Order: sequence, then structure tokens, then C-alpha cells
Amino acid sequence: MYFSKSFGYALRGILYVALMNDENRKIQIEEIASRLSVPRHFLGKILRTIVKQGILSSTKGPHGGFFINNKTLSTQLITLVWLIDGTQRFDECALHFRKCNSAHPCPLHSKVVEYRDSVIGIFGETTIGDLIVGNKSDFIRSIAAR
Amino acid sequence: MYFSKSFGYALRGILYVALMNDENRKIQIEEIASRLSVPRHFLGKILRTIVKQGILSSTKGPHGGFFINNKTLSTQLITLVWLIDGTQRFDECALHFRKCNSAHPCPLHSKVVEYRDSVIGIFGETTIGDLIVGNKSDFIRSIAAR
DNA sequence: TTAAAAAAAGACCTTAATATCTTTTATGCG
DNA sequence: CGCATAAAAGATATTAAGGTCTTTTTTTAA
Repeated sequence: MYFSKSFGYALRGILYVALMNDENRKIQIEEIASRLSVPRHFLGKILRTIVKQGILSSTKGPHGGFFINNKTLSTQLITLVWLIDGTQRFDECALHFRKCNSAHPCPLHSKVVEYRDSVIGIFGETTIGDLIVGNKSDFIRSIAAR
Repeated sequence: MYFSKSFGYALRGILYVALMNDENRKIQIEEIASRLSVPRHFLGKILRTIVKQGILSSTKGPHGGFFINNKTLSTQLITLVWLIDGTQRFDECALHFRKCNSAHPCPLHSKVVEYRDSVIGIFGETTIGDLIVGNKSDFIRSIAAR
């Protein structure tokens, strides 16, 4: 069970917009991509699917760009995983045994289930807005890096 | 952090050989691949790298095939992961944040570390031989399936 | 000592994820 | 209006994992 790079780009992209989007300034893909060191057009595609789902907003044209809406900050992380990665990620045996369940567990089964349930729990109760805590520029640094 | 299909093939392949290899019979790739429903030539490649490392043995020619040696059953799972998948799998931030460590943890950091450490612990103290417990045909069914 | 069997080796193919490049569409402003 | 700007769209490229196929090498046993 793991999360794709695309999911990481999506989450970090939204967070960046949410953080920089105060006082009605819209955020352009160019800025997001360069600050986060993420491939520009690939990020564009990902943000587009998120916009289509209404989790983020955008407008074209001069002074256009991406901006948060009333759903953005209250979106649960699990929704974003589902959107980008699908959910079957949660259902595979870590050791790729064919029959692996509580009746016939692989040696990792109980650990995996414990971890997975706790991740699902956290992702179900955590929203994108919840992630934004502490000093703003510290937070940006943690998603931007370099 | 996840384990590749190749790793699963490797582990299941070795286990199959270990289980069927009693009374000096060597096990042919054809049999392993068909019983485990795994692509034959791809499995061949994987077993070859394992044989090269001395974890399993093989001979060519009539009545040749794969068989266990004195290292096979005492090989730790962590060794096999390292061999097939490398170890950097253990070191990535699940959310792909750029700066993620105990000083600047992502929201999943503590859960991931807890899980990872426990997997590393289990894999470090569990050998391939340790996995073989219980009824033999039940065990084969759990790695073979269909 | 040769024919068959079986792994080893290596060339090539497929697929999904990731990434790039070009063209189109919508928007705001002078 | 018409031009510049920025996202949307879509075509194409790259990469790594996974998978297939053919040829070579080694071994055994008749």
C-alpha cells in the first residue's frame, strides 16, 4: 500500500494554492510548479482533474489561475487518494500471497491491516485544511524543499 | 513503502521449492510457474539472481532444476527484499513531502515510521524457513491460489 | 558421443506511470 | 474589437516494471 507521486503532487499543489491564495490573488501553475519543483504540465493535468471534481477552482485568462473554494479546505484526504490513486491500493497483500485474509494471513497480514486501518482512519478524519498548521513559511518549506 | 511483484514472485518461488524439494527431487521452473500462476520466463530471471547470490541452488540438464541449500531456509526476509527491491523503499515519505523527518514530520510520519520499523523488525528476525508452518498443502494453497 | 532436457542468457515487447510539447479555448483589459 | 494571458486539452515521449520469445550452455543418460 503506497501513494503515487501524482497523489503527492496533488496534495502539495492544493496546499500551496491554499497557503498563497489569500487576498484574492490567484495562483498560476508556473508558480506552483517552480516553487514545488514539480513538472509543470504534469501538475497541470493533475490539478485539472481536481478542478473538475470541484475540490479546487480555476479561471483562464489574464490574472487567472488556481484558487480555493468552499470545498477545498474541508476535503478529506481519503477523497483525494480515491480521486488520484483509486482505492484498490488498500486491498493488496504486501507479500503478494494469493490467499491472504484474516483466516489465512500472510506473515505480515496483521501488521498491514493495523497500519492500513490507521491510515484510513487518519485520512477519513483529516481534511486538507487540517494539515495547515504552524508557521506558514515553515510549512511551505516542508512541501517545497530544494 | 511497498514490495514489488517481483519480490512476491521470488518469495513464493523459493517457498514452493522448499516445500516440494524433499527427497532430493529438484523442481523445474515450469512446475513452479504453473503451480504459482506466475510468468515462466520472468520467474526464471528472478530465480537466477537469487541463485547467483547463493540463496538457492540449481543445476541444468535432465533431472535438473532448483533446490534448496544450506543458506536457503536461514535467509532473512530482509535480505530478499534488499536483493530484489533495494532498500530505499523504506526511506520515502508516504505523502512525498520533500522535507519529512522527525523534526518536520508530515501528518503520516509517525504512523509510517512505526509501521516501517515493525516491518523491518519482523523481516530482520524472520527467515524463509520460519514461514513454513502448519499443514503443507494448506500452505502451498496460500501461495499458489487460483 | 550424442540427443534430450533444463537452466542461463539475452533480445525484444507491453503496460502504466510519469513527463513534455503543441494547440485550443476562455478571459480580462486597453 | 483584438491582443495578451493563462488554463484546458490533447498528442507524443520517456522510464521502469513487468512479461515473452529465442538462442546458448550445461548436464545427464542411453
